[in-house]
Amino acid sequence: MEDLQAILQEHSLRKTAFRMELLELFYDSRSSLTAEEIKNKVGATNDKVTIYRALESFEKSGLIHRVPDKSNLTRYALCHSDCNSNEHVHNHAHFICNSCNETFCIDEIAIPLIKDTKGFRIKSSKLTLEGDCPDCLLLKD
Amino acid sequence: MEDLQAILQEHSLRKTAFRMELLELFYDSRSSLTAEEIKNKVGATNDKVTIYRALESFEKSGLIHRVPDKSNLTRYALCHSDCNSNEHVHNHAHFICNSCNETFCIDEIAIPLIKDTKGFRIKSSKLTLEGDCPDCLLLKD
DNA sequence: TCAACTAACGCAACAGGGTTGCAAATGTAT
DNA sequence: ATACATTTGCAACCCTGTTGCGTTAGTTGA
Repeated sequence: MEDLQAILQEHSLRKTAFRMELLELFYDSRSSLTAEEIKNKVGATNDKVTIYRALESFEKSGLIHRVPDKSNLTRYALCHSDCNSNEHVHNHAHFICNSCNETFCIDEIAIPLIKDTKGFRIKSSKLTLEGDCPDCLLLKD
Repeated sequence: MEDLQAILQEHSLRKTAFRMELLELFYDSRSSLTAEEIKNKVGATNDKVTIYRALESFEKSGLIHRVPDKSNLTRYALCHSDCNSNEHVHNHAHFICNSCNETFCIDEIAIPLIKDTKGFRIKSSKLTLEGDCPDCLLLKD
């Protein structure tokens, strides 16, 4: 169990009931969340604007990061590394499941270093994998 | 100069004036195109629905493929490999320029093979690079 | 503990990319 | 030339996400 209050405070965010619940959702989720998934899980008591703005704050403060999504939704997952309001540092791959359409952070897979080529100056790289996630593989048997 | 008519015919697409123009646009473009960019270049004579449907047909027939876009637009580029209506085969990286926001196919960079891990079965991989493209680098000096 | 300040919330209205249904126009095969 | 299938264009719509603004509720400091 995480100390949600302390985490919010460390990131200069106010400890409102909704933001506590939102942060807990992220800690409970093994993959990542979209605004709509959040809206369903918090029980429609909160306006979607509130959700979008909370996600924006969380991202800016280094609590969560954007992950790729199969259908171009904005999708977020917890940051595990030491991200803060100055910079996000992520070097892991993301995995999109073709069955459940969820996106997972794969910390074990580092993004390979790619050298500049043909006049392109590379500043950052993203590696996105697709296939079947463990849970969906089990269901297929 | 490509034989646009022959290409359309090979892919079982009708040789309409608009589709000829659209295909030519792709051959003339060094990067990739969004529906809006296409609409501007064809001179607003064609409805956006026509553009979206043509792009869908082109993609299904293996003429063009989706490439990542900085702001989640749907963006397409020509297929250089032998894609057809059965399958698309792409193994190149994509480069997004942080200045002009265009996306380029980088055929010289192959996507590294990533092994399955932690129960995830990987079927395909995407490698997306960001930075400055050659043209924008020149402008910065 | 209370006042004052500022962040967060909720409503309404809007923006933009993309889609659907349907009738009219245009290619294509015979 | 005819008949059929694909493509086009219009209108209306859907969905994700955003903006403005007045209200509510944490937080800070005396």
